[in-house]
Amino acid sequence: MGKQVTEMLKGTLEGIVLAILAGRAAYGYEITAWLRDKGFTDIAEGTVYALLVRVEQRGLVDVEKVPSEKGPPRKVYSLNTQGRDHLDEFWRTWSFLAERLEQLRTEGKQS
Amino acid sequence: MGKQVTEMLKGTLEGIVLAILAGRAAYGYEITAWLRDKGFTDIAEGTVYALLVRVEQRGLVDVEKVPSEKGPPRKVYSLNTQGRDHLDEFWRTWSFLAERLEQLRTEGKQS
DNA sequence: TACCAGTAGATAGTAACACTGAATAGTGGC
DNA sequence: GCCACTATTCAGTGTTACTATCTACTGGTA
Repeated sequence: MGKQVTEMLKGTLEGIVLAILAGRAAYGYEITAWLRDKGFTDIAEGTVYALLVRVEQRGLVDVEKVPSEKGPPRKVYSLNTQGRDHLDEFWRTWSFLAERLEQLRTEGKQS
Repeated sequence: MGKQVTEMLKGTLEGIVLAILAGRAAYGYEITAWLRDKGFTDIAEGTVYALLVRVEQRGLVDVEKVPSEKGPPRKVYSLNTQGRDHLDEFWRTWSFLAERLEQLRTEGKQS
C-alpha cells in the first residue's frame, strides 16, 4: 500500500488497536495477524508491540501473561475504563475528520 | 481539539490541502484561514507553509507569485496533473482506512 | 542430534510530519 | 512613528510508524 497509508496510520493505528481490544482481549501477535488479514499488509511486526507498550504505559489497557501451548507466553491486553474513555475520544476526533474529508470529496466532484 | 487530532492529521492534512487546491488555486494564508473556519482551530500557521513547500518540492503543485494590495506578495498554488494523480491516490488510501474504521466502529457497538 | 518453521515479544536507530516560536516584510491607519 | 493586519520563512522539538535484528519456546524433520 506504500508510504501514504503509513503516514495516515499515525494517530489512527492506536485507535484501531483500541477498537479491537474493545471487542475482546487479544495479544500482539494475534492483533498483527488480524490487521494483515484485514488488508493492512505492510504493518510491521514490531509496530504493534511498540504501540501496545505505549498504551500500557499510559494506563489504557490491562495486561495478563498467559502461557501458550506453542512458543513463549502471550501478553494478553484488555481495554480498561480509561482506555474506553480514550477510545470514545478517538471516535469523536475521527468523526470530526471524516465528516470534513467527506465534505471535501463531494465538493471536489462537483467542480 | 488537542493532541489526538494532531497525530491523526499526519498524512491526511496533505490530502486536505490538495483537495482544497483541486477546487481552486489558493495561497498559504488563505488555506490556513479556511481550515480555521472549518474547525481545525489548532493548525498552526507554519504547518501549512511547511506542507506547501513539501508538495511544491515533490512537484504536485504549480506556483505563481501574485502581488497583494496589503502585505507581501502571495504565493498562489494550483494543483497540476501530478498533484491530481496524487490526490486520487490519497482518496483511495483514505477510503480504505475509512471503510475499515467504520466497520470496526459498528462491530464495537454490537458487542 | 541439529536445524528449521512457526509462534511470540523486545529494542535500537531512522524517517516523516505537525507543532512551537520567532523572525522578516509589506500596507494602511492612528 | 508605532501598531494591526496580511503573508511567508525557518530552526528546533515531539510523536509515531518503519526497518532490522535479537531473544525465546515448541514441534517436526533431515
